[in-house]
Amino acid sequence: MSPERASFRTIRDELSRRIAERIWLPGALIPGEETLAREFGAARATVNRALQELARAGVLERKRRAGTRVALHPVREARFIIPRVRQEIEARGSEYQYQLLSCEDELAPEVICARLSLRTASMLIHVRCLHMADRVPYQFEDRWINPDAVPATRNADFSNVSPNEWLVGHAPFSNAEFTFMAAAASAEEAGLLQIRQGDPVFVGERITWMRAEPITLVHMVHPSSHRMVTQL
Amino acid sequence: MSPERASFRTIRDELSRRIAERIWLPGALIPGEETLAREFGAARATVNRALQELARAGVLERKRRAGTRVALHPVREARFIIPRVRQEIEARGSEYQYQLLSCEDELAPEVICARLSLRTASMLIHVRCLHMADRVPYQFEDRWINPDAVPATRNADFSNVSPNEWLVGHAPFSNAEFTFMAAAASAEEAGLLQIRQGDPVFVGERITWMRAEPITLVHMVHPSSHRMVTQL
DNA sequence: GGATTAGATATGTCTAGACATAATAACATA
DNA sequence: TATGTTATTATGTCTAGACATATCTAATCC
Repeated sequence: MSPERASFRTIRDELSRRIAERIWLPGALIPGEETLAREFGAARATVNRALQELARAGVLERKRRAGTRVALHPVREARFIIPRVRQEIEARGSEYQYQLLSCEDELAPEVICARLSLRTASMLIHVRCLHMADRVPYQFEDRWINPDAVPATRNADFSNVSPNEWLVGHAPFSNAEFTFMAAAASAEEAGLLQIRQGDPVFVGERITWMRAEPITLVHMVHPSSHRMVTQL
Repeated sequence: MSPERASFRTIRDELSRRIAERIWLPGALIPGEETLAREFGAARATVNRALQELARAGVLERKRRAGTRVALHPVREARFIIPRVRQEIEARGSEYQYQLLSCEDELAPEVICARLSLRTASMLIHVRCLHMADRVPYQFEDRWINPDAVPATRNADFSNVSPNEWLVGHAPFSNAEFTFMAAAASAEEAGLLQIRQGDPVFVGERITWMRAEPITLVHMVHPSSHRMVTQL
C-alpha cells in the first residue's frame, strides 16, 4: 500500500502541489474534510490541520458551511525578522561597535507626541547613538522612550549598552508598527554616516507598545548601501 | 467553577500574559504539557496547540525531552503583505492607471542572469512599465521574465494588463526573495517619476521561483514619499 | 411580500488515549 | 576510559468521536 503513513505534512504538501499545478484552479471549491480524510486514509483532524496551515499561509480560504476554496487573490505575506542591529552586524561576520551621542530628558516635539498618542509636551527620554560595523558607520539611531511605560529607563545607562539591547531585555512589547522609506540625508546624518548631505538613506521607523501604552519610537538611518532582505 | 471553558485561545493568552509580565522569565523552563493540562482542566492536545502557536510566534522554544522554555532572545518576526501595486493604490482610495513603456525579448545582462541563476546570455522578456495613482507616477517597474518557466508569457499582451497582475493570475510561485533599499534616482527614473535625478528613491526588488525554476525578477522604484508600513 | 424560524452542512474545537520521535541520562561493556 | 545500549521523558502527531458555531436554504407565519 502507501509506503508512508499519511501525515498532515504529506497532506499539506500534496494539496499545495495540486494548487500550485493548477489542478485546483483559483476560486475552485475543493473537497470537504471528510472526503479528503477518506482519500488520504487519515482522520478528519489531520486533514483539518493541513487545511488550516494552508489557510493561514493564504493559499486557501475557508468558511463554515461554504467549504474551502483556493484563494482567488492569494493574500500572500512574507515575514521579516525584526532587526536587532548588533546581531545583524555580527551575523555578517563584522565587529560591532557602539557609540552614545546623547541621552537627555526632553520635552518631546509635537510630531513625536502625536505619533505616540501622548499628550503634547510630554517629558520623554531622547537617546541618539551610532552603530558601527568594523568601525564603519552602519546605523544612526534616534530614539524617544516613554519613561512612564518603563520606569527603569530613568536609571538606565546607555553609554555602553545600546537602548536597543537594553529595551529588548527590559521592556517586552505586545504591538509594533514598522515603517520603511527612503530619504535624503540631513547634514547631521551625513556627518555621522560619513556620506554627503542629500545622499539617499534607508530609514526604518519602529513604534512599540505594551498593550495600549506606547513604549518607544525609534528612527533608524542607514547609508544607501544597506539592503533589507527577506525570503518567503 | 471557571466560567468559561478552557480553549486553546484562553490558554495561549494566559501563557502569553505570564511571559509578558515576566512571571516566567526569559530562559525559564515552564511546566510540561501534562501539568498545564491539569491546571487548565483541558486535554493535553489543547495545551499543545496553545504552546505550538506561541513557539511559532517565537516567544517559546520547545525541545523534545528538554521541555519548553521562554525564548531568551525572542526572534520576533513581523509580516508584511506582498505588495500588489494596483490594490495598494486602490486601497488608498486613488484611481489606478497603468502605462506600458516597453516589452521586448532581450539577451539579459550578466547581472540579471546571475541573480536568477540562469546561464549567461539567456533570452528573457524585458518589460518596463509605470504605475500611477490619480495620474501621479507611483511606481516604475522594470521586470525580467523567464519564458521557460511560464511559456504562456510569450503570447501575453502587457499593453493593458500589467505583468504584475498577469503573473499573479498565470504563474504561481513557491518561493520568493524580497530586497528593499534606498537609492538615487537615475536620469530615466527621475524623468518617469517626475522627480530630479539623484533624488532618493525607495526600491523594492523581488525574485520569485516555482520550485527551483526562476520565474521573474522585478525592480520597483518609488519616489521617496513612499512609505512601507506594517504592523506586528 | 417580508420576516422569522428551523434544518442542514462544513468547518472549528475539544477530549482521551495511543504511539512516534528526539534527546538525554544511566548503565553496561570492551 | 571510551563507547555503545537501554530506559526515560517531554514533545510531536494521529485517531475516533463528540459537540460547537457560522451560514446557507427552505419552510413557515403574519
